[in-house]
Amino acid sequence: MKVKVEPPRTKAEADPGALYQQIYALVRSIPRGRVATYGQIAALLGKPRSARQVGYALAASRRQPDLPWHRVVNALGGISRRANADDEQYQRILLESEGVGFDLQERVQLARYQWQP
DNA sequence: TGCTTGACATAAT
DNA sequence: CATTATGCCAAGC
Repeated sequence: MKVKVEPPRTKAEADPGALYQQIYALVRSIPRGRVATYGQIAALLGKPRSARQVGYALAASRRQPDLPWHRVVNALGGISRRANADDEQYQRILLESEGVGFDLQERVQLARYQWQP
């Protein structure tokens, strides 16, 4: 059967090897039940000051099928504000369904769940 | 081409 | 704890 292939929407998606592609590869390697922070992803790519691009990359790439975007949270273990408030709740539900617990301040206990590559 | 806006992080105030 | 400033780099106008 033929799979529908969408044309690239952004330069980054069209350019393999670009920063975004590296981000996607890394995010895909986060195991179930664990989380990583935006800054951590950036740091692992050798760009400790580019955490912003990580978030931007995820927002710009909903067309990456097997991308566990929900396993990426901010430095405090919280879910970052989005345009869509529903997505924030959805992310939390996905994490909880993987066994990731939140504390009373709505934050993931990074000490327990943060991914250690 | 230049300016503004972001799923961020960190330091300073 | 909140507010501000700065670095980062891509997207969109």
